Amino acid sequence: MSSGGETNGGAQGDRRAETLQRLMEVGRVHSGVTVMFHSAIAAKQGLNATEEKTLDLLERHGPLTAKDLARLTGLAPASVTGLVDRLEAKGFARRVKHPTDKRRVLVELDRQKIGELAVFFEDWARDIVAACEEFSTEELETAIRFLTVMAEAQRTAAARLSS
Amino acid sequence: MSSGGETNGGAQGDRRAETLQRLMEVGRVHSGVTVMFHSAIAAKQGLNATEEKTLDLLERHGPLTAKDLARLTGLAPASVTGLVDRLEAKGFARRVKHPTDKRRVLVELDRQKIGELAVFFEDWARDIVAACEEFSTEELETAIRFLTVMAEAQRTAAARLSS
DNA sequence: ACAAATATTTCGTTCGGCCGAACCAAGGAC
DNA sequence: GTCCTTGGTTCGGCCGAACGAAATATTTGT
Repeated sequence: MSSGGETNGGAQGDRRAETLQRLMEVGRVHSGVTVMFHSAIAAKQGLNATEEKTLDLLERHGPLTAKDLARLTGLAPASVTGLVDRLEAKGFARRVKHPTDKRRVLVELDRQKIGELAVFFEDWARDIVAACEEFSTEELETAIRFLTVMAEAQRTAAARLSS
Repeated sequence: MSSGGETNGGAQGDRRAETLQRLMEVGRVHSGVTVMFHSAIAAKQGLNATEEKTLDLLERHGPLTAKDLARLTGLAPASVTGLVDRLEAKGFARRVKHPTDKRRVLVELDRQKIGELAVFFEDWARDIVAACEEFSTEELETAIRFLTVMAEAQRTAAARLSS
Protein backbone atom coordinates (compact mmCIF):
# COMPACT_ATOMS: atom_id res chain seq x y z
CA MET A 1 0.00 0.00 0.00
CA SER A 2 2.48 2.64 1.14
CA SER A 3 5.02 4.03 -1.27
CA GLY A 4 7.99 4.65 1.00
CA GLY A 5 11.14 5.53 -0.89
CA GLU A 6 12.24 8.92 0.36
CA THR A 7 15.54 9.02 -1.47
CA ASN A 8 13.85 9.81 -4.74
CA GLY A 9 15.00 13.32 -5.64
CA GLY A 10 12.84 13.82 -8.70
CA ALA A 11 9.37 14.97 -9.65
CA GLN A 12 7.66 12.40 -7.46
CA GLY A 13 9.42 13.73 -4.39
CA ASP A 14 8.32 17.24 -5.33
CA ARG A 15 4.77 16.11 -5.64
CA ARG A 16 4.87 14.42 -2.29
CA ALA A 17 6.42 17.43 -0.62
CA GLU A 18 3.75 19.61 -2.09
CA THR A 19 1.07 17.21 -0.93
CA LEU A 20 2.47 17.21 2.57
CA GLN A 21 2.49 20.98 2.48
CA ARG A 22 -1.18 21.09 1.60
CA LEU A 23 -1.95 18.44 4.18
CA MET A 24 -0.40 20.50 6.94
CA GLU A 25 -2.36 23.53 5.86
CA VAL A 26 -5.71 21.77 5.68
CA GLY A 27 -4.90 20.05 8.95
CA ARG A 28 -4.35 23.41 10.58
CA VAL A 29 -7.67 24.67 9.31
CA HIS A 30 -9.43 21.51 10.38
CA SER A 31 -7.97 21.80 13.87
CA GLY A 32 -9.12 25.35 14.20
CA VAL A 33 -12.63 24.51 13.15
CA THR A 34 -12.71 21.51 15.45
CA VAL A 35 -11.79 23.68 18.40
CA MET A 36 -14.47 26.19 17.45
CA PHE A 37 -17.10 23.51 17.12
CA HIS A 38 -16.11 22.07 20.44
CA SER A 39 -16.29 25.36 22.27
CA ALA A 40 -19.59 26.19 20.60
CA ILE A 41 -21.05 23.00 22.05
CA ALA A 42 -19.60 23.77 25.46
CA ALA A 43 -20.97 27.30 25.40
CA LYS A 44 -24.37 26.02 24.35
CA GLN A 45 -24.68 24.01 27.54
CA GLY A 46 -23.09 26.58 29.78
CA LEU A 47 -19.99 24.54 30.50
CA ASN A 48 -16.57 26.05 31.00
CA ALA A 49 -13.30 24.46 29.98
CA THR A 50 -12.73 22.81 33.34
CA GLU A 51 -16.17 21.27 33.46
CA GLU A 52 -15.81 20.06 29.90
CA LYS A 53 -12.49 18.46 30.70
CA THR A 54 -13.93 16.79 33.77
CA LEU A 55 -16.80 15.27 31.81
CA ASP A 56 -14.27 13.93 29.34
CA LEU A 57 -12.30 12.35 32.18
CA LEU A 58 -15.42 10.73 33.58
CA GLU A 59 -16.30 9.53 30.10
CA ARG A 60 -12.95 7.86 29.67
CA HIS A 61 -12.31 6.51 33.15
CA GLY A 62 -15.77 5.90 34.49
CA PRO A 63 -16.70 7.07 38.01
CA LEU A 64 -13.89 8.80 39.86
CA THR A 65 -13.36 10.00 43.41
CA ALA A 66 -12.89 13.66 44.17
CA LYS A 67 -9.25 12.99 44.87
CA ASP A 68 -8.79 11.36 41.49
CA LEU A 69 -10.40 14.35 39.86
CA ALA A 70 -8.13 16.69 41.75
CA ARG A 71 -5.13 14.77 40.49
CA LEU A 72 -6.33 14.48 36.91
CA THR A 73 -7.50 18.05 36.55
CA GLY A 74 -4.66 19.58 38.52
CA LEU A 75 -7.07 21.42 40.81
CA ALA A 76 -6.89 21.80 44.57
CA PRO A 77 -9.24 19.49 46.48
CA ALA A 78 -11.34 22.43 47.60
CA SER A 79 -11.83 23.47 43.99
CA VAL A 80 -13.07 20.03 43.05
CA THR A 81 -15.91 20.37 45.52
CA GLY A 82 -17.11 23.48 43.73
CA LEU A 83 -16.55 21.91 40.34
CA VAL A 84 -18.63 18.85 41.19
CA ASP A 85 -21.28 21.09 42.74
CA ARG A 86 -21.59 22.89 39.43
CA LEU A 87 -21.72 19.71 37.40
CA GLU A 88 -24.41 18.36 39.70
CA ALA A 89 -26.40 21.58 39.54
CA LYS A 90 -26.33 21.42 35.77
CA GLY A 91 -27.32 17.78 35.83
CA PHE A 92 -24.28 16.30 34.11
CA ALA A 93 -22.99 14.28 37.03
CA ARG A 94 -23.88 13.18 40.53
CA ARG A 95 -22.21 12.13 43.74
CA VAL A 96 -22.71 8.54 44.77
CA LYS A 97 -21.59 6.70 47.86
CA HIS A 98 -18.39 4.79 47.63
CA PRO A 99 -19.24 1.13 48.13
CA THR A 100 -16.66 0.45 50.85
CA ASP A 101 -15.17 3.72 52.04
CA LYS A 102 -17.67 6.24 53.37
CA ARG A 103 -15.14 9.05 53.33
CA ARG A 104 -14.86 8.93 49.60
CA VAL A 105 -17.23 10.37 47.10
CA LEU A 106 -17.61 8.88 43.69
CA VAL A 107 -18.56 11.19 40.88
CA GLU A 108 -20.30 9.61 37.96
CA LEU A 109 -21.80 10.87 34.75
CA ASP A 110 -25.51 11.20 34.38
CA ARG A 111 -25.94 8.94 31.36
CA GLN A 112 -29.45 10.23 30.87
CA LYS A 113 -28.27 13.81 30.52
CA ILE A 114 -25.38 12.83 28.27
CA GLY A 115 -27.85 11.01 26.10
CA GLU A 116 -30.12 14.03 25.79
CA LEU A 117 -27.06 15.98 24.85
CA ALA A 118 -26.53 13.72 21.86
CA VAL A 119 -29.42 15.48 20.20
CA PHE A 120 -27.05 18.35 19.54
CA PHE A 121 -24.90 16.06 17.49
CA GLU A 122 -27.63 14.56 15.44
CA ASP A 123 -27.86 16.90 12.51
CA TRP A 124 -24.12 17.22 12.64
CA ALA A 125 -23.76 13.44 12.38
CA ARG A 126 -26.22 13.46 9.51
CA ASP A 127 -24.11 16.06 7.70
CA ILE A 128 -21.03 13.98 8.30
CA VAL A 129 -22.57 10.84 6.90
CA ALA A 130 -23.89 12.75 3.91
CA ALA A 131 -20.49 14.25 3.31
CA CYS A 132 -18.97 10.80 3.41
CA GLU A 133 -21.00 9.65 0.47
CA GLU A 134 -18.49 11.06 -1.91
CA PHE A 135 -15.89 8.69 -0.48
CA SER A 136 -15.54 5.03 -1.25
CA THR A 137 -15.41 2.65 1.67
CA GLU A 138 -11.72 2.09 1.02
CA GLU A 139 -11.13 5.80 1.18
CA LEU A 140 -12.95 5.97 4.48
CA GLU A 141 -10.77 3.18 5.77
CA THR A 142 -7.79 5.28 4.79
CA ALA A 143 -9.29 8.23 6.63
CA ILE A 144 -9.73 6.09 9.73
CA ARG A 145 -6.15 4.98 9.59
CA PHE A 146 -5.04 8.55 9.06
CA LEU A 147 -7.06 10.00 11.92
CA THR A 148 -5.82 7.27 14.22
CA VAL A 149 -2.23 8.03 13.44
CA MET A 150 -2.71 11.78 13.75
CA ALA A 151 -4.52 11.42 17.04
CA GLU A 152 -1.61 9.45 18.41
CA ALA A 153 0.91 12.02 17.21
CA GLN A 154 -1.07 14.85 18.75
CA ARG A 155 -1.49 12.99 21.97
CA THR A 156 2.26 12.60 22.39
CA ALA A 157 2.82 16.20 21.31
CA ALA A 158 0.31 17.43 23.87
CA ALA A 159 1.94 15.32 26.55
CA ARG A 160 5.34 16.73 25.63
CA LEU A 161 4.04 20.28 25.92
CA SER A 162 2.33 19.70 29.23
CA SER A 163 5.42 18.28 30.89
CA MET B 1 -13.88 7.06 -7.39
CA SER B 2 -16.89 7.20 -5.13
CA SER B 3 -19.08 4.19 -4.73
CA GLY B 4 -22.52 5.73 -4.18
CA GLY B 5 -25.29 3.15 -4.34
CA GLU B 6 -27.09 3.30 -1.02
CA THR B 7 -29.92 0.97 -1.97
CA ASN B 8 -27.73 -2.06 -1.67
CA GLY B 9 -29.13 -3.99 1.27
CA GLY B 10 -26.51 -6.71 1.44
CA ALA B 11 -23.10 -7.36 2.92
CA GLN B 12 -21.47 -4.36 1.28
CA GLY B 13 -23.93 -2.03 2.97
CA ASP B 14 -23.17 -3.67 6.30
CA ARG B 15 -19.50 -3.19 5.79
CA ARG B 16 -19.97 0.44 4.93
CA ALA B 17 -22.18 1.06 7.94
CA GLU B 18 -19.62 -0.55 10.15
CA THR B 19 -16.89 1.56 8.59
CA LEU B 20 -18.89 4.71 9.17
CA GLN B 21 -19.39 3.65 12.74
CA ARG B 22 -15.68 3.30 13.31
CA LEU B 23 -15.04 6.55 11.50
CA MET B 24 -17.33 8.44 13.84
CA GLU B 25 -15.64 6.88 16.82
CA VAL B 26 -12.11 7.63 15.70
CA GLY B 27 -13.23 11.11 14.69
CA ARG B 28 -14.51 11.71 18.18
CA VAL B 29 -11.23 10.64 19.68
CA HIS B 30 -9.28 12.72 17.20
CA SER B 31 -11.36 15.78 18.03
CA GLY B 32 -10.79 15.34 21.72
CA VAL B 33 -7.05 15.05 21.29
CA THR B 34 -7.00 18.03 18.97
CA VAL B 35 -8.71 20.16 21.58
CA MET B 36 -6.28 18.98 24.22
CA PHE B 37 -3.29 19.72 22.03
CA HIS B 38 -4.66 23.15 21.26
CA SER B 39 -5.26 24.07 24.87
CA ALA B 40 -1.86 22.71 25.85
CA ILE B 41 -0.27 25.11 23.39
CA ALA B 42 -2.38 27.98 24.65
CA ALA B 43 -1.51 27.21 28.25
CA LYS B 44 2.16 26.99 27.38
CA GLN B 45 2.17 30.60 26.26
CA GLY B 46 -0.12 31.87 28.97
CA LEU B 47 -3.00 32.65 26.67
CA ASN B 48 -6.61 32.27 27.64
CA ALA B 49 -9.42 31.30 25.30
CA THR B 50 -10.35 34.87 24.46
CA GLU B 51 -6.81 35.83 23.60
CA GLU B 52 -6.40 32.70 21.53
CA LYS B 53 -9.56 33.46 19.62
CA THR B 54 -8.46 37.02 19.02
CA LEU B 55 -5.13 35.93 17.59
CA ASP B 56 -7.01 33.60 15.28
CA LEU B 57 -9.21 36.46 14.12
CA LEU B 58 -6.19 38.64 13.43
CA GLU B 59 -4.58 35.75 11.61
CA ARG B 60 -7.57 35.35 9.34
CA HIS B 61 -8.64 38.96 8.78
CA GLY B 62 -5.40 40.86 9.11
CA PRO B 63 -5.22 44.04 11.24
CA LEU B 64 -8.51 44.99 12.85
CA THR B 65 -9.79 47.98 14.76
CA ALA B 66 -10.84 47.68 18.37
CA LYS B 67 -14.43 48.06 17.28
CA ASP B 68 -14.11 45.19 14.84
CA LEU B 69 -12.64 43.05 17.57
CA ALA B 70 -15.49 43.95 19.88
CA ARG B 71 -17.96 42.86 17.24
CA LEU B 72 -16.15 39.66 16.28
CA THR B 73 -15.42 38.53 19.82
CA GLY B 74 -18.72 39.66 21.25
CA LEU B 75 -16.98 41.64 23.99
CA ALA B 76 -17.81 45.11 25.28
CA PRO B 77 -15.52 47.88 24.04
CA ALA B 78 -14.05 48.32 27.49
CA SER B 79 -13.10 44.67 27.56
CA VAL B 80 -11.33 44.92 24.24
CA THR B 81 -9.03 47.56 25.67
CA GLY B 82 -7.95 45.17 28.38
CA LEU B 83 -7.70 42.29 25.95
CA VAL B 84 -5.42 44.20 23.59
CA ASP B 85 -3.39 45.43 26.55
CA ARG B 86 -2.76 41.83 27.52
CA LEU B 87 -1.86 40.76 24.00
CA GLU B 88 0.54 43.69 23.73
CA ALA B 89 2.10 42.95 27.10
CA LYS B 90 2.70 39.37 26.03
CA GLY B 91 4.13 40.52 22.72
CA PHE B 92 1.66 38.86 20.40
CA ALA B 93 0.13 42.01 18.95
CA ARG B 94 0.55 45.76 18.89
CA ARG B 95 -1.50 48.88 18.39
CA VAL B 96 -0.68 50.89 15.31
CA LYS B 97 -2.07 54.18 14.12
CA HIS B 98 -4.88 54.06 11.66
CA PRO B 99 -3.60 55.62 8.43
CA THR B 100 -6.47 58.09 7.95
CA ASP B 101 -8.59 58.20 11.11
CA LYS B 102 -6.68 59.15 14.22
CA ARG B 103 -9.45 58.03 16.50
CA ARG B 104 -9.19 54.44 15.46
CA VAL B 105 -6.65 51.95 16.66
CA LEU B 106 -5.52 49.10 14.48
CA VAL B 107 -4.44 45.93 16.18
CA GLU B 108 -2.04 43.78 14.25
CA LEU B 109 -0.19 40.57 14.94
CA ASP B 110 3.46 40.63 15.79
CA ARG B 111 4.68 38.38 12.98
CA GLN B 112 8.04 38.05 14.68
CA LYS B 113 6.49 36.62 17.82
CA ILE B 114 4.20 34.33 15.87
CA GLY B 115 7.24 33.07 14.02
CA GLU B 116 9.11 32.31 17.23
CA LEU B 117 6.05 30.47 18.36
CA ALA B 118 6.37 28.12 15.41
CA VAL B 119 9.26 26.48 17.23
CA PHE B 120 6.69 24.78 19.42
CA PHE B 121 5.28 23.09 16.37
CA GLU B 122 8.52 21.89 14.93
CA ASP B 123 8.94 18.52 16.54
CA TRP B 124 5.23 18.04 16.24
CA ALA B 125 5.45 18.71 12.50
CA ARG B 126 8.34 16.29 12.27
CA ASP B 127 6.28 13.62 13.97
CA ILE B 128 3.44 14.28 11.58
CA VAL B 129 5.62 13.96 8.53
CA ALA B 130 7.18 10.79 9.91
CA ALA B 131 3.76 9.36 10.62
CA CYS B 132 2.74 10.14 7.06
CA GLU B 133 5.41 7.90 5.63
CA GLU B 134 3.18 4.92 5.98
CA PHE B 135 0.73 6.53 3.59
CA SER B 136 1.02 6.70 -0.15
CA THR B 137 0.72 10.09 -1.78
CA GLU B 138 -2.69 9.12 -3.12
CA GLU B 139 -3.82 8.23 0.37
CA LEU B 140 -2.65 11.59 1.62
CA GLU B 141 -4.63 13.24 -1.14
CA THR B 142 -7.64 11.35 0.11
CA ALA B 143 -6.92 12.55 3.63
CA ILE B 144 -6.73 16.14 2.39
CA ARG B 145 -10.05 15.79 0.68
CA PHE B 146 -11.53 14.21 3.75
CA LEU B 147 -10.27 16.85 6.14
CA THR B 148 -11.50 19.58 3.86
CA VAL B 149 -14.99 18.14 3.77
CA MET B 150 -15.08 17.53 7.52
CA ALA B 151 -13.85 21.04 8.24
CA GLU B 152 -16.66 22.45 6.17
CA ALA B 153 -19.26 20.29 7.91
CA GLN B 154 -17.99 21.31 11.32
CA ARG B 155 -17.91 24.94 10.36
CA THR B 156 -21.57 24.92 9.41
CA ALA B 157 -22.44 22.89 12.51
CA ALA B 158 -20.63 25.37 14.72
CA ALA B 159 -22.40 28.26 13.03
CA ARG B 160 -25.73 26.53 13.54
CA LEU B 161 -25.01 26.09 17.24
CA SER B 162 -23.86 29.64 17.76
CA SER B 163 -26.97 31.16 16.24
C1' DA C 1 -10.02 2.19 72.28
C1' DC C 2 -7.38 5.87 70.66
C1' DA C 3 -4.26 8.13 67.73
C1' DA C 4 -2.77 9.06 63.22
C1' DA C 5 -3.95 9.16 58.54
C1' DT C 6 -7.14 10.00 54.72
C1' DA C 7 -11.10 12.12 52.00
C1' DT C 8 -13.95 15.77 51.47
C1' DT C 9 -16.27 20.06 52.60
C1' DT C 10 -16.63 24.77 54.57
C1' DC C 11 -14.89 29.27 54.97
C1' DG C 12 -12.71 33.36 53.82
C1' DT C 13 -9.81 35.39 50.35
C1' DT C 14 -7.78 36.47 46.03
C1' DC C 15 -7.39 37.14 41.17
C1' DG C 16 -8.64 37.58 36.33
C1' DG C 17 -11.65 39.19 33.16
C1' DC C 18 -15.89 41.32 31.93
C1' DC C 19 -19.18 45.10 32.19
C1' DG C 20 -21.49 49.93 32.26
C1' DA C 21 -20.82 54.78 32.85
C1' DA C 22 -18.20 58.58 32.46
C1' DC C 23 -14.69 60.60 29.89
C1' DC C 24 -11.46 62.21 26.27
C1' DA C 25 -9.95 62.99 21.62
C1' DA C 26 -10.91 63.22 16.64
C1' DG C 27 -13.99 63.35 12.71
C1' DG C 28 -18.04 65.31 10.20
C1' DA C 29 -22.18 68.29 9.30
C1' DC C 30 -24.10 72.63 9.31
C1' DG D 1 -16.51 77.81 14.41
C1' DT D 2 -20.11 74.98 17.03
C1' DC D 3 -22.30 70.81 17.87
C1' DC D 4 -23.09 66.10 17.50
C1' DT D 5 -21.33 61.60 16.57
C1' DT D 6 -17.90 58.05 16.73
C1' DG D 7 -13.86 55.22 18.49
C1' DG D 8 -11.25 54.18 22.58
C1' DT D 9 -9.74 54.34 27.19
C1' DT D 10 -10.26 54.86 32.32
C1' DC D 11 -12.55 53.81 36.48
C1' DG D 12 -15.08 51.28 39.82
C1' DG D 13 -17.66 47.38 40.63
C1' DC D 14 -18.96 42.61 40.04
C1' DC D 15 -18.82 37.63 39.50
C1' DG D 16 -16.94 33.02 38.65
C1' DA D 17 -13.55 30.12 39.86
C1' DA D 18 -9.46 29.12 41.95
C1' DC D 19 -6.72 28.78 46.39
C1' DG D 20 -5.06 27.61 51.53
C1' DA D 21 -6.34 26.59 56.05
C1' DA D 22 -9.38 24.80 59.27
C1' DA D 23 -13.20 21.74 60.23
C1' DT D 24 -15.57 17.24 59.75
C1' DA D 25 -16.20 12.43 59.01
C1' DT D 26 -14.36 8.01 58.38
C1' DT D 27 -10.85 4.48 58.20
C1' DT D 28 -6.65 2.31 59.63
C1' DG D 29 -3.03 0.93 62.76
C1' DT D 30 -1.44 -0.40 67.17
